[in-house]
Amino acid sequence: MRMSKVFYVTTAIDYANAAPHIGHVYEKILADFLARWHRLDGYQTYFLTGTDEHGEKIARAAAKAGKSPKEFVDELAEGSFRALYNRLGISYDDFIRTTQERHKRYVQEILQKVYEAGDIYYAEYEGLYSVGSERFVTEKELVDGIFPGDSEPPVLRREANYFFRMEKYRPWLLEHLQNNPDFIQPTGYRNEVLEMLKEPIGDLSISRPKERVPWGIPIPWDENHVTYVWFDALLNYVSALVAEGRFEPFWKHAWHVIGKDILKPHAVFWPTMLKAAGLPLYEKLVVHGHILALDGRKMGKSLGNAIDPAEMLEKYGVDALHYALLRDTTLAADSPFGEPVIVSRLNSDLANDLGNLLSRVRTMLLKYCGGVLPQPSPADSPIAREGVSLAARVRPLVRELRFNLALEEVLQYVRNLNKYVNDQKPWELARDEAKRKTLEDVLYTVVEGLRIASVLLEAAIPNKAKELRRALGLGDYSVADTETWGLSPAGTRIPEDAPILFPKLEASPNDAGRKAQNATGKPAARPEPSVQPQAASNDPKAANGPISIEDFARIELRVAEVIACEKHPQADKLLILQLNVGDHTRQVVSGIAQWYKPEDLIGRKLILVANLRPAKLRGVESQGMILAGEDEAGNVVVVTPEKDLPPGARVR
RNA sequence: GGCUGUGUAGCUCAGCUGGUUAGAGCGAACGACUCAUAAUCGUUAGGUCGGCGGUUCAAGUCCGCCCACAGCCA
Repeated sequence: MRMSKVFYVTTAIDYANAAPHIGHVYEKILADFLARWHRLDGYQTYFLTGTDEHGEKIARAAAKAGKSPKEFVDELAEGSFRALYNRLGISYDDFIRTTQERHKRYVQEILQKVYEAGDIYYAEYEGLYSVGSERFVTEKELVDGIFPGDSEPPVLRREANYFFRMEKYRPWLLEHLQNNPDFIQPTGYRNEVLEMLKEPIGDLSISRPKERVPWGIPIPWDENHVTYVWFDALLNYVSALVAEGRFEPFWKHAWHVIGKDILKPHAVFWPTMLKAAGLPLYEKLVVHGHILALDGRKMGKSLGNAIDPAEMLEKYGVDALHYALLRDTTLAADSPFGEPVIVSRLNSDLANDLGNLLSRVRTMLLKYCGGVLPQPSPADSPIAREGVSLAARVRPLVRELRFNLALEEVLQYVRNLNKYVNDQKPWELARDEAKRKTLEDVLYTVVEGLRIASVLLEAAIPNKAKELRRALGLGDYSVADTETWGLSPAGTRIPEDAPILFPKLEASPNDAGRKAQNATGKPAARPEPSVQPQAASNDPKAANGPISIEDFARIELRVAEVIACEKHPQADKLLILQLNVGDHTRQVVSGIAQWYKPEDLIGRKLILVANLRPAKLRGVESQGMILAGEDEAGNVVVVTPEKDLPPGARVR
C-alpha cells in the first residue's frame, strides 16, 4: 500500500577544460551523501554525475594542448574527473559525458520538439562578445573595457543565432517559485532567483555558428549551427535517464546539486526549457556555496592557497575527507576549509569519540565475554530509547540539507555512549560475578548503540561505517533498522583482530590558530599535520635515548607470509605486498623494489610491524611495514625468521 | 545605486512562529577514571547575541537607520 520512495540526485556536470579542484569534489561529496543516505533509508535511488565536454573554450584548450577535442576531453573526463571520483568513493550510478551519442541524440530530439512547438526562432544579433565567457556582454558589464574574469577585451561580433523564447515562461516560473518555497534551497538563493524574475529575463541564445564553434551538437534542422552550452549541458539530467530507460520513476524526484555560480542557468533556464519541452520539473535545486581557504579568502592557484583534493585523499583517506567536508560546511554560505579542519575532525570526532568507543567495547567483549555478543539489553533504558529515536531526528535534518547538524546529532549520541560506559563502569562489574547480567547488558547496549550510529553515519563515512560493524561481527543495516533495539544478534563472534578504525594524526602545534595562515599569499611553510608513513621518525626526541619495556611492548611484530607481490604502478622503489598474517591478510607497501623482485618474495616469511598506523603511499594503502636492514653499501635485506614460524606468530 | 544573505563565547556553528540565569562541539584549565587510539567522563571558561534607536509587560528572535563582509542585479 505504501508509496515506494524514489530519489534521483545529480551533480552539475564538470566542464572538462582543466583538472578537478576541491570545489568539484565538495559537490560530489554532498551529492554522494544524499544518495547514500536515501539508499540506506529505503529510497529507490539513482545518482548521476558526469562531464560537460562541448564548447569553444574546450576546443581552444585542446588546440593549445596539441590534441583533438575528443582526445582532450577523453583524457580529462576519464583520467582526471572520473578516476578521482572513483577513488573518492563517489557512488554514482551513471557517469554521463555530453559527447556521448545517447546525450547528443536526446538534445537533438528536444531541440526539434521545442522548435516545432514554436519556441525557438532565428534572429540576428550584433554586440560585444567575450570569448573567455563564451557569450555576448553589455557595455555596462565591462570594467576598464574588459569583462571581469577575461584576459582580453570583448570583440564586436555579428551573429545570427537561434533563440529560445524564455521570457514567455517567466510569469509561469515566478508563480511556480512562489507556490513552492522549497523548490530552491537554501532560501537565500531562492530569493535571488525571485529577484531575477521580477524583471524581463529575455530570450536565450541557444546556438552558435558552426564555422566558429565546430565542437558541439549540430542543430538538427540547420547544419550551420551547433547547440550552445546550456541547452546542451542541462539536458544531461534527463538524457542519461532516458537513454537507460529510467525516466520513470526517477525524473520527477530529481534533486540537482549545484554551486551558487550556476544558479541562474539551473533556476531560470532549465525550468523554462523543461516546460517548453513538455517535461515535468525537477523536484528541488540544492545550491551550495564555495569552499574558501582557511583565512576566508578565495582559493586559487594564483593565490597559492588552493588545496589539492587528490592530496587530501591520499593523506587522510576517503572517510575523513567526506566527513570533514560535510561536517564543517553549510550550504547557505561559503565555508572555509583546509587541512587543520580535517585533522581536527578526524582526531576528535572520528578517532577519539567514535573509533575509541569501538576499541574499548571490543576489548571488553573479548576480555569479559569471551568475544561473544550477549543477549540484547532492555529496550527501555534511556540510552536505548535515545538510540532508536535518533533516526527520527537525523532524517529531517538531511532532507533539510543541514548535513553538519545531522552529523553532529549522531556524534552527540556517540558521546553519550562514551559517557554511559564511564557511568556504568563495566570493568568494575566484571570483578563481581553477581553483576554478570548487568555487565552483559552494558556491553550489548554499547554495541547496539554503535550499530545505530554507524548506520546513521554511513552516508558520510561509507567505508569506515562498514569496517566498524565488521569489527563487531555485524553486517549491514538500513536506517529503519536503527529504529528497532536489539537487532545485533546475540552470540555474534567479535573478531579478535581489527585495525584501529581511525588512526589519529598529530597536528603540528602551529595549526591551532587559523589566522596563523600567512597573509602574504605565499605558499610558505604549510602548517600541516605531520604524517609519518613508514620511514623512521625524524623527530629528534624520539630518535635517541633508551625506551622502556612498555614502549617496546606497544610495537606489535608478527610473522607474515608473502602471498602476493607486485610493483607499485606509480613508483619505482615501491612494492605492494599482500601478507598472510594468520587470521587475516594485510597489504603493505615497502620501499625495497630496488633490491627485491616481486617473485623473489612470494612465499617468504617476513616480520611485519602490525600496529603501525596505516598510511597511503603514492595512493596505495599500506597497513604496516616490513622489517629490513641495511649494510654499509646501502644494500637492503629483509628480516626473516631463522627457522619456520607460522604466519601471525608474535615476535618479541 | 537597488536587492538578498551573513554578522551569537578564541575557533566552527545551534537558537522554530518574541518569554525562566543565551546553547553545543573544538581548543584551554582543573578534576575523576583506567575498558580504550596519552583515549573517555565531569566542572570551569563570565560572549554589551555587529552598532544605535523603536515596538512590547518581555527581543538574539519583530520594525527603522547605520557599519562590516559575501553575493545577485543594474
